Amino acid sequence: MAAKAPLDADTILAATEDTLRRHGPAKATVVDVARALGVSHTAVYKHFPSKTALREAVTRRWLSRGRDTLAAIAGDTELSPPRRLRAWLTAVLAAKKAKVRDDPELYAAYGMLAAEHSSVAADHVADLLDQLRGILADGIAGGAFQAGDPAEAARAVFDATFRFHHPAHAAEWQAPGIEAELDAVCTLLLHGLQTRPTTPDLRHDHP
Amino acid sequence: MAAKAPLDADTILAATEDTLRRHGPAKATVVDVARALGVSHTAVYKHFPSKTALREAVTRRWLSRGRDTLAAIAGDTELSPPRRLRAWLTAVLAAKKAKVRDDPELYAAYGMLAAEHSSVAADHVADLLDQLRGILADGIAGGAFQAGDPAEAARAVFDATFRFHHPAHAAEWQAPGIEAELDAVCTLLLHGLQTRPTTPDLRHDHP
DNA sequence: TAGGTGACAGATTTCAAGTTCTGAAACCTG
DNA sequence: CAGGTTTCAGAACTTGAAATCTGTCACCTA
Repeated sequence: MAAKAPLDADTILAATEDTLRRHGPAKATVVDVARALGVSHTAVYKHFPSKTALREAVTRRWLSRGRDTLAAIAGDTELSPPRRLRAWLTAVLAAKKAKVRDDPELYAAYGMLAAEHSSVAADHVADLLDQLRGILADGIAGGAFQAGDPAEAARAVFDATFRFHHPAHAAEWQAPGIEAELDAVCTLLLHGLQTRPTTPDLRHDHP
Repeated sequence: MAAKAPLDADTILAATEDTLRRHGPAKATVVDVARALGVSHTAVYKHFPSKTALREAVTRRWLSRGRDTLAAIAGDTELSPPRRLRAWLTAVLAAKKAKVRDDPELYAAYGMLAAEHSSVAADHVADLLDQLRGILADGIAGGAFQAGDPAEAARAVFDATFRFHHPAHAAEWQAPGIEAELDAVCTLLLHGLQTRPTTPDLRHDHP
């Protein structure tokens, strides 16, 4: 006969991911997960304190896959910071787009966590902001970008590209013109970050 | 006794707006509206072909109020185009913020129409884009901005400020730091639009 | 004692019924 | 005949009872 299953956290996560994919985040229950594993639902509560914790763990793991691709671009010093910034923003859109297309249920789960201000979303955003900050810091250090605080500039770039990474706009990412629109915004932002003498009219003080 | 009510479209719109405010877009029915007017619900169908048309008309009217304030800023040639652009974007946020705060139910109605791609939302966006295009065209004509097509540039600026005008982000507008964030994005965009010689690294072609 | 069980209380979801709503029709009335 | 009415069919919503789910507890057992 088959050896007894040890039932570790990873096995549970895999089964939960599967269940989530099959039933969607709204209908997937921990009883479903337990059934898939052939155990009673209390068994999974030995490993995860709550259904929410379980969903967060699955989503976190799912988000972390493919993070390397982005981090590689952010850290690729072969590319000049401006090129790197554009490549990174394009890659973020491509990655999100692929996730929505290939895994709509899991993306929906992420969207729900984001909407309810889960730490999963906050951490994911913090991670992205940090990669962005790295690129900008490189550009500032190398003289390509002019900006005071790299973290503040990262925030501004992140804000200006909301349409291309915020889950609320996921449906629009499948539209054909979306890459061109991101490209136009990128160009504008790169011009804005570029080093050059300031002109008085751009300052915020009113006459 | 009171004179008989003529029941024109405007009276119905006012009653609908009231009903919408009282019950919210999800629960307001045309029977409610008719009750408020003291007529049978079929009477309102003499003036509006469907409940959707009624909701759209109310929302359109509600959106049009305060449009003048924005148009005035967009057309204010006293202000240089860069200042005007910042003032306009700030005013859009302020106007939307006020609408959400003072009229959450009507804003929810607008949000629903936007989500289901009603022409009300499309027209509203087109109107804003046109005002934006006007400011940018002025700036390009006057030599302050460098951009090919003003309409394309308007689209890029609109996209880059999604966080500050798209209904999906309405909840975040009440957060305290939001004006500062818009300001940072404005500064970046104004720098990006500003006239200056191009540098090769900003172009899109890959090595 | 780490990892499992079944029984349970209270919250949530489902489902079928009854109700209300939308929109059309045929019909008044000044 | 513009502007109103009642009546009606089918869709959409509400409601309340039954089923299911979450999370706890006391209890096995290797």
